[in-house]
Amino acid sequence: MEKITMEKLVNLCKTYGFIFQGSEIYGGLANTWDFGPLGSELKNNVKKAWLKKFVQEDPNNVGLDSAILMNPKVWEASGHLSTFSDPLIDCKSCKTRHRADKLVEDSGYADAGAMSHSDLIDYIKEHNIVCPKCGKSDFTDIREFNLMFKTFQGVTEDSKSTIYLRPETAQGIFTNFLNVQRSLRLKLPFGVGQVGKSFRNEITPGNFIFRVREFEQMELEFFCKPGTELDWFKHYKEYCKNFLLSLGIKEENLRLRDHSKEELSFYSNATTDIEYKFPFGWGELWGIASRTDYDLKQHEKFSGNSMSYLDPETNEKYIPYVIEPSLGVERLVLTILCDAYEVDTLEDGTTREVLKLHPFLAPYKVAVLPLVKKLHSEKATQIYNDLSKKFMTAYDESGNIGKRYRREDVIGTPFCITVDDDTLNNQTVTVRNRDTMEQEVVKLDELINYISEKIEF
RNA sequence: GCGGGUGUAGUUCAAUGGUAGAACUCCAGCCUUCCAAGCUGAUAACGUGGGUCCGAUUCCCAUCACCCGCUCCA
Repeated sequence: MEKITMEKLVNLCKTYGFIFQGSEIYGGLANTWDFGPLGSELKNNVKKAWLKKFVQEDPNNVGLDSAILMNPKVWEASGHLSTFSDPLIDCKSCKTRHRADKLVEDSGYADAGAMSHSDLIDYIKEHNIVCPKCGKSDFTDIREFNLMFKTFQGVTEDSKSTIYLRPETAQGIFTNFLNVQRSLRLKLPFGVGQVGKSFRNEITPGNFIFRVREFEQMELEFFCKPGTELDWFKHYKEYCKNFLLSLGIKEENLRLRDHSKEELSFYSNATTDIEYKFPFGWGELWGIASRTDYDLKQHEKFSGNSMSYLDPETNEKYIPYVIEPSLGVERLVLTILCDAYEVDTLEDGTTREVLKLHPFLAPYKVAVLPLVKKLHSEKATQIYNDLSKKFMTAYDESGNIGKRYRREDVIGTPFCITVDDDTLNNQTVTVRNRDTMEQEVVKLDELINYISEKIEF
């Protein structure tokens, strides 16, 4: 077994049609990636798996698909307009970049986040704060770096108003809290999950699809009675981890990291990151945050609409607390690819590259391979036509059978069906298993059931 | 955005101030009855834009992209 490097993975993804660089023929556009035929299948399957576990099978939860463009007041309320931007400052002397609020905080002033830019500058000058790197105090002005993408809504120039591409899907859930609760007649506790695109103008994206500016999130906002939130927090920590394990992610590559008191956001009373050991080091995969009633309270304040819930059992009225497990689709895809990649050394000393993807996630569930093109293609095509009604099915008749097995291994196809003389005479096929490389004879009329069972999740 | 590095077929690498060679992959054909075999053939590249030069893939500049650090986050 051999560990994968990012370089190798990027290469594999390109070669086999998982992920291409965005706008490649024009020299690319930084940190944009296009999902190819196999990558888009994989990505869709990842989303399906999440929706299955977090919406379909979770009796408390329902789904949602809210708009990317929202009333700008949403971002005032959520705090993204003010705090989702970094006041950046450059050291003129050594050309390093710093966050002005961090410099002030590190000097011992507690609440730098609330200071205006001019206050920050004044504070830095008055207290003669120096550059942590070179020790000089010679800074540029603060430049605001808001992580939200701006655009304009409106037909004519003078009617244009600034709007933003959402930097998280969560706010669409919060703003619809009462709509969802009432229309589905939900009682607390309940959760609302959604999968959708978000946009962040990150200062430093990179590491392939680990951090990109356009990405998809799978977020659950779970609403519960104040006082019960830490139990639910614990529940979802376990639930999320088990989800990853059930997708086949190796436990030794996962760790849970609780945020320390200092690290916690001001609105959170508990946050845990599930981290994965990527080829470039441990990185955050899934943030699970207990957000108290901060978000709903903010929307109540800014919209003037009550966000409280009337508990039918106790007749209490309160704003629910929220547990938010938030996961990036691309990150999970990257995790899955890294974790699934293996180079096996076979008995004869040769090697094979194999993506040991969970069958539910694999782009192709099954490949149909006529053993000898001239003899078995016709029958194999029939079988392909039948199977492709049920599953994403591959067909390959070029080269020898061993080569075709290897080609399916490297793209993670869990089952290869070989069509031979026995298929013509006895209505059976040989099913070859990707992971064990073992073969099993299966009757043609049992084939669909056989595969269906094995790819369940 | 800053500092450092890199950019040649799909991939991995060569060579060259006179426009590029290979291996693997892929494709077509032959062969082949279960794990990358063999044979024949075909396609395929100097990131982009300027400059110097008789002539630039090669030298210079810019730009774009990628990689490694700083930083940030789902």
